[in-house]
Amino acid sequence: MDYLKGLNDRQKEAVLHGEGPLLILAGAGSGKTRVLTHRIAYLIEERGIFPGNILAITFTNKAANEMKERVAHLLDDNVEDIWMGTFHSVCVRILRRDIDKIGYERSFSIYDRDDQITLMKECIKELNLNKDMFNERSLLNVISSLKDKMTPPDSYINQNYGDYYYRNVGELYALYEKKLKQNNALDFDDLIIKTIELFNKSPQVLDYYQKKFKYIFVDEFQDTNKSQYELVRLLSQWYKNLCVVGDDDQSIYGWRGADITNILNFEKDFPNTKIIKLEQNYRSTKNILEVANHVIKNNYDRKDKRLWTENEKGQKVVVEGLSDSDEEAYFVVNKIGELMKEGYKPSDFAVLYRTNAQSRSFEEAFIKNNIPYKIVGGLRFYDRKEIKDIIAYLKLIQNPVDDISLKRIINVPRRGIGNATLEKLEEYAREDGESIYSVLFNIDEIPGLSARAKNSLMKFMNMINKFIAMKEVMGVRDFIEEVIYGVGYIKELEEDGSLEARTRLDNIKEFLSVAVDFEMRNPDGSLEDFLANISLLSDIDKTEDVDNSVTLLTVHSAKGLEFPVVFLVGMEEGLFPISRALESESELEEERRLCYVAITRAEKLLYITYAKLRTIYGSTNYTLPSRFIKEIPQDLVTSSVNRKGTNSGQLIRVIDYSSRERSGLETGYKSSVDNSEIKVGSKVNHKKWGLGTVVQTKDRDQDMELVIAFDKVGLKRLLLSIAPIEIVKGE
DNA sequence: GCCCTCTTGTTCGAT
DNA sequence: ACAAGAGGGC
Repeated sequence: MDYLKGLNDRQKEAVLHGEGPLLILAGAGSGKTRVLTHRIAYLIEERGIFPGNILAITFTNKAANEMKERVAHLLDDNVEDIWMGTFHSVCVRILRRDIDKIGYERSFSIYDRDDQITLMKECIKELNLNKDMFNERSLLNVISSLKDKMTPPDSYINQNYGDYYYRNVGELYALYEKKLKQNNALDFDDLIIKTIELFNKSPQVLDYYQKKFKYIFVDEFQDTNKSQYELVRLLSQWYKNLCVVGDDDQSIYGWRGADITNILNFEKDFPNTKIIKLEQNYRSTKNILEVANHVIKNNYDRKDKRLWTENEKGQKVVVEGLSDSDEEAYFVVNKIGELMKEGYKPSDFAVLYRTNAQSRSFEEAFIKNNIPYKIVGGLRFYDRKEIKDIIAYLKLIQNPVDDISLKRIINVPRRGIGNATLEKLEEYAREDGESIYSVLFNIDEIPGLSARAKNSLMKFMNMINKFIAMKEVMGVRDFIEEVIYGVGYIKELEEDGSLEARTRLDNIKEFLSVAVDFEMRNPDGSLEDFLANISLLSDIDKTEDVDNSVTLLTVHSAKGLEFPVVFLVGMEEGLFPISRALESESELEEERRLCYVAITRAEKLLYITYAKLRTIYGSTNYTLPSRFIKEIPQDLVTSSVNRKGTNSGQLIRVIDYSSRERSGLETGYKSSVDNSEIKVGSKVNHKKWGLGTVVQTKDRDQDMELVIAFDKVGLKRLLLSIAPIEIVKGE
């Protein structure tokens, strides 16, 4: 096996590097994944390293899986023993084994953002603080960064003793931590920090992992925070074979503690670091790369470098000003239509935006024109109420002291345990320092409960007990099914019978198939593993691999990905760069890096668009084109409607992608419904929106405009000729 | 204990 | 624009 075939000299050097710390400064598209996979394969095959002695930390689980596959492909060897995953999943794996050494149960729960908010609300209430003054979200952000810097609550309180607000932030932090512990729960930050704590408190455990991981790799190193850095520093202390890969120009997670000095100071912490720079880009055309270089060079705070490529010059980057977000969406749809005629397929395209809210107009335009698409992030399957409810049941069964989960579902479906009853339980539990579940065992000692409430509580407790016993002997999927039927969730939804209830049932079925999937991949997986697995998925991981569809995603989510054709949309001052960043030079530089990441996702074609009218929060405002557009030299860009030599948004003619042009777009779909068949009252089934009833029709040239009341999404106006609908024959 | 209406914040990005 | 949560009435 030749691991060096097709690699350039720098890449070869990285692959063949022997022992000791290695810092690879890898520009966008410079083939770093290739280097990583080849190096891992080389270590295993040529240097006789056991796969189990390698740890590779990636940014998403998807990246980990892909890397694993690629290594397996190079080796024809079993690579299952390589530890590959995100910081969080690796830490869970370590903690599940030994967290009891720092005073937690191994059945600990992982709290996501929603759980954290619920918990913080309790804290605010318990300290009798004004909830208008103390906002959960911002508190959690402050606390998260304190935890990342490993500042404990008491020292923070001492530092801020004179300040009412910050002292109380410290008190809330202390209480929040206490409650997490009581619930035997860890938040995302804890997964890292508690692993470090475990290593510090138990030298044997640290020693085991230090000697196990002879080679450690960290990808996207520019986006690691302080505690993650500390973690890999500890792990690599023995062998010092730490290889990190990163690019300071692509650091885009400063707001969640990513610390660029981790890269810049790496050499100081690891003496004798070998540094290799990968500056040849294999991804993009010369034009696209030039555009990227011109934008990023406006950043002051960066290591000087300049990516180059041997790729063809390619077409100029198109910059397009549209009148509003709908026109912007239709511009993209039309371009996709044109390019598909030239042979591009839907999966070649990505639409990148700054904020998730921008996805909507694109989604609508894609549906109307029957272009298959998938959205990364946004409306999330796992955020649906019914899914969260079921997960809460499972979390409670796995970890009965998890009060947050218990409170979520103790009365779902309704079983006559209301707030008043719950408060009495909580009160009693708090006095005893016990969990709610555990005080149910002493139900007769709890004051003020009615006989009816007691009865319901007993039933609830017995049910949970039964599940706790069953979980030991059942497979994950069967067990989940048992739970959702057993708790009466399905029954309630079936009796409801509304379309909403049916959708919820569908989602639950979908959840079961997630469990089936999990079981296939992890035949020995426990409920704990399953729950940890789903709570640590990134948006990218959660996005279904729908074949051949356009990808819609934020620039943040697009990190590490590449597409032949990229539409970078919403390039307006105040949106990208986002308004909050305008006042701070460092935040503005992060926005610029984000823009650089966006541009460098493109392989062949790049379209940059902005809308002159933008609606945010329901109010519409005039906008100015993003300063990043102005940083691109004129000779690298073009516009399909722009008159030559204009660079200000004012002079760009607005083209009217009015209904005629929109409906004339050929994307392959022809409505199967005839004019004569459809009338007010007709029941129809829409490809995306499901069942609906026609409530209005209006003739339009040779077409017909329909207003349809959809059961799921409400009123929609669409054109018969292009709407993907079919008539549902009467019952 | 449950349901309805009104208010509020949400959307910068995410494990 | 819209959903979620609070608060009041039954």
